[in-house]
Amino acid sequence: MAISFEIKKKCKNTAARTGRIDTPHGSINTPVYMPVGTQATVKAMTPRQVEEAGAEIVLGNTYHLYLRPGHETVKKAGGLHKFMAWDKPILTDSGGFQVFSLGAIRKITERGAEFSSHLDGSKHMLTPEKAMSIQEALGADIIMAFDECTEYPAEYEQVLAAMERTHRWAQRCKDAKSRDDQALFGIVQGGMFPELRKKSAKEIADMDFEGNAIGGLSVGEPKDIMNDMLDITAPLLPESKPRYLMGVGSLDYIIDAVARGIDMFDCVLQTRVARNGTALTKRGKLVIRNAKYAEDFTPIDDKCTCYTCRNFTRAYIRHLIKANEILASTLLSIHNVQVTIDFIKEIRESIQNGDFLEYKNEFFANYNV
RNA sequence: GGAGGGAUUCCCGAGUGGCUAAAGGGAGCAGACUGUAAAUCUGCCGUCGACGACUUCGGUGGUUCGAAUCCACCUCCCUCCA
Repeated sequence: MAISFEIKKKCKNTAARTGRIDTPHGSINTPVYMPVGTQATVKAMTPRQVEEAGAEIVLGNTYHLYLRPGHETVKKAGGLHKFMAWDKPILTDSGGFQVFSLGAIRKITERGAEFSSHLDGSKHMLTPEKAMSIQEALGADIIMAFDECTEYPAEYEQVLAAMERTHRWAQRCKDAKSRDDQALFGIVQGGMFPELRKKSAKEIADMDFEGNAIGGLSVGEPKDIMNDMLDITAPLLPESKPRYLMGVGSLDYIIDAVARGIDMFDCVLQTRVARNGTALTKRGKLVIRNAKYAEDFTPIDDKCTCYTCRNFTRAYIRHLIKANEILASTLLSIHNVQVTIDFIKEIRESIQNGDFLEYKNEFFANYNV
């Protein structure tokens, strides 16, 4: 086994739990938020800043790194950790999400997905086997099965077909995997259909991956539906292995999912909205770009201990945004990543202390969507 | 003193008789963003009691059914010649 997962404390009132994942590059405390560094960089942040924000693990992406600079180049560099100067754990996504997000320029067959590169239009075939070999070349601690993420809304037949293909591809990923110092996670699909979600969760669980992910959620469906899907899916995934909700999310989504037994999260929201002038806080979002902050000489959040909040005001950050200065992206990214990590740390502490439910209720009492 | 050219909505800048409240860009304002084709995208951007009305294109007067667009004079700016 490439990783080990230990549950430390379980909530009495919900399915929430705390734990620790040990990987070849160190330990991760769960629940965990993983900043996304698609192209071997968490956009606008240095690895030092990512680390100082409290990140214990970051993501990379198979599709993007395969196209540029090329996984062989990363391998020659000594692997992704060394290449990007991040010696803590890394998880790479398989390219399954690009099957979804690049829907218009890709074609799916049983063999795999054929993409027209978004960079130069050239054609590339990503198969489960290829996704495994790329991820083995990149050398992340946790790698993901190549899945087919379906859009919302979608017809039952279409979701069923994608789900079944995802299961077949999951097995092929397992069969193709050759390195034993990387943990492979399977991915549950099934759209918003309870029966398909159940079926998918059971089948993926039965394949005995080292961890299990739930994909295909937070793709535009109402939050209630997503939570319903989690209620159905999470309990069917083995308790003894990490559960990873892919692509989520905002603070309110995270805490709801933790209550349903999710241990791992990743999301681009933090760094993306940062680059678009928005700060996340435990009380809701602040569009620092807005005129009302022009002469607001207070920190984004006076309780936040991040580098940005310790040193800069809303007015200054707004000025940087308006002046199109790159530091705006950096300062807001630092804050958004840390606020999410600090939040999830508080969640861990509340679970540990046995008052998670109270913490959750208090959070929602103060949170403005 | 003479000869040309020009003044357009916050800025730059199209527009030379009706399809023009006036292209486009910038600035400004707001919204979106959830396994990153994103430092992106979308909307608003003369005024108002606003699916309609009213006032605008240096100023004044005129031609015309109708003018930012044509004419006269005036004001200011630029270039060239003395």
